[in-house]
Amino acid sequence: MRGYDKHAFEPFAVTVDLAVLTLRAGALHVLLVERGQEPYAGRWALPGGFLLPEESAETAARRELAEETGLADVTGLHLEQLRTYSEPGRDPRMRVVSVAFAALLPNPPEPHGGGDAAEARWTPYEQARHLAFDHDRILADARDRVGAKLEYTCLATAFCPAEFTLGELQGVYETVWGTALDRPNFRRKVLATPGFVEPVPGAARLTGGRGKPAALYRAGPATTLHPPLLRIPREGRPA
Amino acid sequence: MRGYDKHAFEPFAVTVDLAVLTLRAGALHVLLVERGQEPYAGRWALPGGFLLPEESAETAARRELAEETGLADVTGLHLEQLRTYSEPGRDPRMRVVSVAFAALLPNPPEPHGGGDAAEARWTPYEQARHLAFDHDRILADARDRVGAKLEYTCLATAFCPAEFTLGELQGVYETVWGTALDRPNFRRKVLATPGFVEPVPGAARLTGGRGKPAALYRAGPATTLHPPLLRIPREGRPA
DNA sequence: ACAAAAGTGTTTTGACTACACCCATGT
DNA sequence: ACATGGGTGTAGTCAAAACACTTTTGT
Repeated sequence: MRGYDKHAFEPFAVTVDLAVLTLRAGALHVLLVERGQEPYAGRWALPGGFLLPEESAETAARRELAEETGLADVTGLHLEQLRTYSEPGRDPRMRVVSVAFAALLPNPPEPHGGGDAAEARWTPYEQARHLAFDHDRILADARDRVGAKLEYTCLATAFCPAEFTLGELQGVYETVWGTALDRPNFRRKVLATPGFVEPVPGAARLTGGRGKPAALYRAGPATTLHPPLLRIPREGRPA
Repeated sequence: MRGYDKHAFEPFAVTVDLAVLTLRAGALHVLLVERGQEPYAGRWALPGGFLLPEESAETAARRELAEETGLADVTGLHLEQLRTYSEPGRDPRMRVVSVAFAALLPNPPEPHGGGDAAEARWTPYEQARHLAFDHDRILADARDRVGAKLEYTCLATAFCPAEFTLGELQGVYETVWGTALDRPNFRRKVLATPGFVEPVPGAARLTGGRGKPAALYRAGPATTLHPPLLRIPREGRPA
């Protein structure tokens, strides 16, 4: 099978799709584009598009994000491969295999449509329904994955700007998980994990709202959390 | 980009590659095939091959496993998508995007070569080096993923036959992690996790070696472990 | 009798929970 | 003054680590 004429088979198209997540006003938002062409013209979809002959899926993902939404050279963009969707029939035109990514972004800039996308917009996660193709499923998988990875990795800092307060970091967990966390315990846990965050030598944040100014932290070199920061075990189902 | 002539671009080939892992004689083994054709003829590689026009990656993975190694209708085969490798140049002939899977198998049957594979063989993990293509990396990624998933999922039972003893289950952890676990604590932990294992009503296994006969258990309905069964945090590095 | 593997019990340690409390700032 | 968010202290609880011990088999 490996020694094989490159045109002997029906060609596959390979695409990337991106579930770009961010936090705005304390709610999880996802970046959607309005499709300008058939199929699904006028419907909302995840940004994405075809791989070019000389690029990897990761490269294509960054390029498509820039083309379709104007988010180029975004600092702090965390890209993570989710999985590949390959079921026949997931695109009505032809056989398309899509490598899906979850992307996390702090401080979301305003996107603008471009390329095939008539428009690009941050949408609250709960309102992102009835997307084109199988993008509802991809988005749900992305959210599950991100929620799970908060437990045992340092991924949460990818939602925060370069310098952040522990309150902001806690807000990431609370927003993504939809649960409240005890502040004293959270800060002890985070500070006790070597390499999770490290204090910024400069001064504390001054204003921004009421209350005592908070100390600023940067993301540390660690990537995994040992021991993990666990959500409350889900009640009522067999684990 | 989406409204697009299917022949406008250089076609991509899409393949699957499988890192099939099992335990034999207390050591982690991986299923390798000897390549019969160029490139890399005579070199060992992970089993895999091209997607057919009407099958998903999961379907193709099972088909290729049967074709190249004779492992068809294997009971208890656990297939799990790892990630997709898409770097240009990873196949010297043409552009190949490969969806990699990790597969776990209990009671490994003897494989036999077939299809493109001159031979198929179980190989100790440590000796599986210098594989064709980027299969060294895929194999390492599979091992990392499986090791990590033992911590917070019930995946370990996928290495065990339908009915197994807690000693065998503990051996899975010890072999994959390369650490010793305390038997009393391990059994308490497993039995305290609802749905991880459930006792088999029948009698205890009689012989098999010296020592007291062990009770038999089946895999339960649970898929995740809350709280997780943690490896000792790696010393000497910042988490 | 002894080795080997299964299974039970117990003490100690340490982490997480759930609070109460103080601090610094804006209005 | 007081509300708001940052930060510290502490007692109770519960799970896991460590290890001693009993049980049941094969040789």
